[in-house]
Amino acid sequence: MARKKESLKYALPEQFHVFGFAQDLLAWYDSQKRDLPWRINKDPYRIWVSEIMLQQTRVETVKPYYANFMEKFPTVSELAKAPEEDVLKAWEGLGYYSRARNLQAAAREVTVRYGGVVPDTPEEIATLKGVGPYTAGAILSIAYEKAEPAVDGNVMRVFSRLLYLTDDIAKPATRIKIEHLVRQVIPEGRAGDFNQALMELGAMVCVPRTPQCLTCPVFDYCMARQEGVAEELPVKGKAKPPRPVDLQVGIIIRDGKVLMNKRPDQGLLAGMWEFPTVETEQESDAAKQEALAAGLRERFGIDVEVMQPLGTVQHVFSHLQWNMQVWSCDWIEGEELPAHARYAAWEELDAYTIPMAHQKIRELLGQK
DNA sequence: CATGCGTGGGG
DNA sequence: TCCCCAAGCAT
Repeated sequence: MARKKESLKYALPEQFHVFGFAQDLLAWYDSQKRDLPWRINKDPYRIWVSEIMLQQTRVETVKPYYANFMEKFPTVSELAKAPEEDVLKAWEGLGYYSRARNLQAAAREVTVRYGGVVPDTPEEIATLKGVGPYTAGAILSIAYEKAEPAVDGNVMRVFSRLLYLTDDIAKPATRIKIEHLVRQVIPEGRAGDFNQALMELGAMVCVPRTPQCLTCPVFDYCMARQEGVAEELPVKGKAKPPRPVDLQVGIIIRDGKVLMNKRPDQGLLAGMWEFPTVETEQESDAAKQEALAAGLRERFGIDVEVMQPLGTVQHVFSHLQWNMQVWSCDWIEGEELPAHARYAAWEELDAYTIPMAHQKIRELLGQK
């Protein structure tokens, strides 16, 4: 295979044996690949949904969600015409909920603009919401056999070790560089399997902590292994610790129903239902109670008396640490609720899309 | 380019 | 327990 010309900045090492590497990796993949539900065929929609779900999410976590999602929304058309809340409900517990909204928005776009057919060019597919460089390359290569790189965290780790790259993989520029390198190695006619083989290797052999170099199918090509530094790679900058936030949560029962609030459709946990919550800065319990009552009055137009504490719940996001204190509140007055709030029966709560932070509150209340 | 955006599993 | 991590994207 003729090695494509790339700028010097992205050149492969002279001694790197491109053809042998691809051949050995593919042979291993052909015999060792896992049977995964999104590998049963090359339906672009099936591939697409799987790639969105797999963003920052483990295979074992995705499996049950994928089965349920494909049953409920088996085609682009079915997804496009579904109520958004049904899609969000199917995503409940998976995290990164903008993925679900973007996926449906993109399905509607595919329906109206592309006649229901997932586009097969880099330019077109990149315009779809939620489809970035990785996902575009994954769909184009796996579903359409286009020779595009699909560089995720696995591939960055594998290439960092393979070529002894010390670039920080947390930086966007590193992904660009590795895309250029991968592009020079994709074999003719097997782009999809090759990209998946790189990821499979990263998931099964070239794992983060303790790479299994002794059983690696491309042991002979790996520069980090030759230098004995596989475990030191890749280089990755540390993330900032989550910022602590104090929240007061009000449990307000009226006529046997509990007050629930729908979060704004942008930002954290967009569009999801929660128990009414007020962020506080105060130190004392008395001040927190007062702040909760004031917040409920302002945001829901109700007056309550904050009664006793029911317990505390902590939930940690990638960037936030929620420290929630839960209070039972007695309704006093206030009839008209804003559009984003309503009273719901306990038995109805399963029909609402509720994030894990507030599912933990349900558990706390259930114990009482 | 840095930050916001979830959740659960494993060493 | 703690910390890292997992088939990233939007802004």
